[in-house]
Amino acid sequence: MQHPLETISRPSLHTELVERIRLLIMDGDLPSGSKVPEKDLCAQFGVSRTPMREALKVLAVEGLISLEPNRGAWVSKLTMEELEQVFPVMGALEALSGELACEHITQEQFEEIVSIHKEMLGYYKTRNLAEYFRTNQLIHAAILVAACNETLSIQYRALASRVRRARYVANMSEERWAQAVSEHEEMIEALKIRDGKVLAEVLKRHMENKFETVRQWLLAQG
Amino acid sequence: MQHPLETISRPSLHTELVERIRLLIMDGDLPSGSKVPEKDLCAQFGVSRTPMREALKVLAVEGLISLEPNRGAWVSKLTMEELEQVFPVMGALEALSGELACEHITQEQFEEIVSIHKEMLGYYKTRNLAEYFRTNQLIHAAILVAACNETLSIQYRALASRVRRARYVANMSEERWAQAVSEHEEMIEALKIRDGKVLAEVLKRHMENKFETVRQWLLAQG
DNA sequence: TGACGTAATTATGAATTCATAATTCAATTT
DNA sequence: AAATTGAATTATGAATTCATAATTACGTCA
Repeated sequence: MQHPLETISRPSLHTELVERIRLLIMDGDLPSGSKVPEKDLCAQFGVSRTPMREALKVLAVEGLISLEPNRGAWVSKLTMEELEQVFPVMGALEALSGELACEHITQEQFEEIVSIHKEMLGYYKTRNLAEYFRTNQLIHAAILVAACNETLSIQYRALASRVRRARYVANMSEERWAQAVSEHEEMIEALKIRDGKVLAEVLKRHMENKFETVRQWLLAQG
Repeated sequence: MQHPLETISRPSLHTELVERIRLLIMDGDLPSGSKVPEKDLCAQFGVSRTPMREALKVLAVEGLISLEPNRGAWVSKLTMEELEQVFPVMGALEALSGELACEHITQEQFEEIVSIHKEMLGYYKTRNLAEYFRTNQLIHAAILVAACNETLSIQYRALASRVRRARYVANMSEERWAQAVSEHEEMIEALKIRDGKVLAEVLKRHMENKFETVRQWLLAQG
């Protein structure tokens, strides 16, 4: 056999649908609080109602939508109460990811994170918010990978998808941005000496500050 | 209207099925690692495959079963790796529940917990393991309720259901049992003075010790 | 004009049907 | 006797169908 074996991936329809609908919600194409137009989505994706409804059930478990018996599916609202519930849990999970990462991270993984960190600093200097956000996400994702805990990753991602939209739209003040960058410096320092306690504390604080930013934004909205 | 308003609960079939199958798995009627007999379950519960498959999708998101495309559903195995992944996450969530509980708990809730705690001590004295476990669970559940965070509750329960079986079957040594009771005393003390940091620390340690018990049991199994 | 009640329409929950993939098992070959 | 092939069986994924619940539209009456 010439080519290396690739695992044949043939995901079922509903798996694909979960991904696609998640994106629709995160991108705001399905606004929070709106009804999920089951029939339209079926037509749009060219599938029948069976896999669509399976996908909606999955998204409901993740909390991205809520199902009302006999009344259909609704995109979960990003309310203040929602954020106040989700952020502390994300903070706890992120703190744990820091602890575990310090235990399990390899030197290559560390250097990769440092590299992304430096790239991110560049985007901060040029005030390139989009690229800053992207690299920022990459760092947190890399820490999660280094933590080496699939259960943690799954739980975290499910929560993150619920608030990602808010995290992006909420513009940071100049001070807040400087603070966030400074917190990232602290992370790298803690990670360098594999100090799990400190990294956990920084990540938790980082999340709390992010929450405060989003909170202010949400207050300004409604 | 004479009677107080009760929310009319008419859960859909798949919701009911999720509960029932969860119990089957937790009670060991569906052993870990075994195939989930979709057809038999349909016959047993008198439903068609549609709601059954929806229920299986939900359970897969929770991690209680895993779905292999075109090959059906399997009860997730309780391996050492699995436990090593789940327990730290549960520990982090339980710690958070302690912190939040200290912020939000009412005096009535606190007194209720103290009352269950005293009942549990009685079962410890008479070495009534079953009732000890039951009241123990009640205390942790009460703390979770006092934490006042639905997201946290949902996440915690999903994980707890995955390891509950192991937690029950793993018999505690006499020393371990004494230690667990002592940790519970610490919890009450911390809760009394609403010291979130301490309660979080105790709960995390409590979980780590529980993990060690289960770990020893699993090693002894083979 | 507005509130109420009824009919028509639409959407949802669940069963059934159908196509296809996976597994089993017997027959054949080495 | 073991391994391999291929047909038969079984299970799964998805579409369709059907019954019922919810919503909307309409007409009636105050």
